[in-house]
Amino acid sequence: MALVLYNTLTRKKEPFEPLIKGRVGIYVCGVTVYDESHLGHAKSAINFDVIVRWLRHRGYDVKHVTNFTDVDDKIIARANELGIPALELSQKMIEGYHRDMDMLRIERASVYPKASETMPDIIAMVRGLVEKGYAYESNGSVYFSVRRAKEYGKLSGQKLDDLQTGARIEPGEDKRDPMDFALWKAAKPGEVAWESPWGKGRPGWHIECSAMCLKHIGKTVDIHGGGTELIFPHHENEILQSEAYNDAPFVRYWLHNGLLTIDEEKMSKSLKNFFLIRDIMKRYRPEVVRFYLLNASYRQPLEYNETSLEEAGKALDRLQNTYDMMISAAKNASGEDDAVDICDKAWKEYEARMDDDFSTREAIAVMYELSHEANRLLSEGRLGSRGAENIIGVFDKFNEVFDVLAGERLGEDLSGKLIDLLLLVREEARKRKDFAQADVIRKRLSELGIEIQDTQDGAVWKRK
RNA sequence: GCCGGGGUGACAGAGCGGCCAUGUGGCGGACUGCAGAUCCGUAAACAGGAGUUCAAAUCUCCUCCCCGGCCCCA
Repeated sequence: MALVLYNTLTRKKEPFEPLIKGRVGIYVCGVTVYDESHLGHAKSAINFDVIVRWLRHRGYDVKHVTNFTDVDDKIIARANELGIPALELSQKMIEGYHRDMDMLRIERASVYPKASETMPDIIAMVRGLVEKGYAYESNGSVYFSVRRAKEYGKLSGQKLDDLQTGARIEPGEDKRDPMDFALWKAAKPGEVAWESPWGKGRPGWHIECSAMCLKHIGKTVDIHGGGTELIFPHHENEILQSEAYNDAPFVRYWLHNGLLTIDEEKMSKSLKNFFLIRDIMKRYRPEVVRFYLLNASYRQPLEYNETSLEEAGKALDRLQNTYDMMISAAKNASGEDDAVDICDKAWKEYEARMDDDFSTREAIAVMYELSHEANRLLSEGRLGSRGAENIIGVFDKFNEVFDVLAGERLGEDLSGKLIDLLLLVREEARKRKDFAQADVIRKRLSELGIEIQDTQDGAVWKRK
């Protein structure tokens, strides 16, 4: 079964074939680092984290590039408020971003280019576009001439003439067409700026991504990702620049993640309806946050409300509980069933769901089913230790991509053996109906972070 | 207005032509010294209207409603 993914460019699912067999170059639009990251940023990062992990699972050699926009109006404005240099602010925010995303177990990208460190490439591209006649200089700024582009709107479906009504030219700008956009912006006094053939200035919004794609991946990238709000105009304009400059198709597959919403409105700074990752993490484990954000199609908006994280936590506990039970059962289960059939079925189904445009929600549903069947085998006393091992194997493979289960094998060291011994003592107490003794052992272990559960096959324990 | 994406049970969310989604919650059982977990069973939905079809949440058309984008900026 081949990997199929939904391409925003064609508005349909297509079999995935990278430009070079076995290798994938993926570029995901990152954040503008003027403030701390909120849960909406986490959704995007986790969606693409799982996509990259799945591509690797499928055997691809993946180069993942995510940028930091560390120079822009908002950063400059915020830095001025705080009275610090713009690049100092953005560097601080980048550190915060990594701190948040590391906590969420998001694998680091292969490279995190910054706009401020990509200047030679950006300037070269702008100059090239001017030389080829796609762009023009005006009062120290450089604009891309949309009327010169071969095709306009192939990603977003927008027609240039329909857009004319809204656009206008700001005083001081010198665009030839209202829809033209800045490749290079002349510096205003006091702003952070770089030398260029057009005088001091800084890059326009869209150009850094085009330059970074070329520098770190090549003329054509296999996958370009970002939030749906970036489709227009940002990604549209990237296409214009890159294809004009490179004379090559820019992107093979465009992937866009749906936004996180609250009361059906997107989570954003400007609406003040956001939750910082840092604050969420004070109340919920990172695994729960990951699990919650993967409980939907990456492409659709996801509605956040007060109870959704609670529910995700309970649902995840269900899988975790089965996993813990299986680890225990692998040591002492006494049945015959090796569970090979249900494991094979589950894993095949799981892979098929993931291959179908990374349907994480359905893949999770497969895991619930496996969990269900495993629990039944166990409760009916039919599961063998071999079977428990097989089920653990599927959970482990699942977890390599989702990374939501606490996976450490417990009980192999001395403290684990001592706990087993205490359970034995407790079991003796229970047999002679000394429940006070039994409950004390359970309570004291609980205080030490060890949770006991009595089952048909005896007690099992796990770290809380 | 234009370009996209949507409207599914109490909530969150799959499915996109015929079969149980799933999870949380509800209800009824089982197990149990108590906890917890688990198991068995059960109720509950496809915005509205027309059409296509033997058969439609699923396809077509119309209506209503919601979200994202359409100056700058992510």
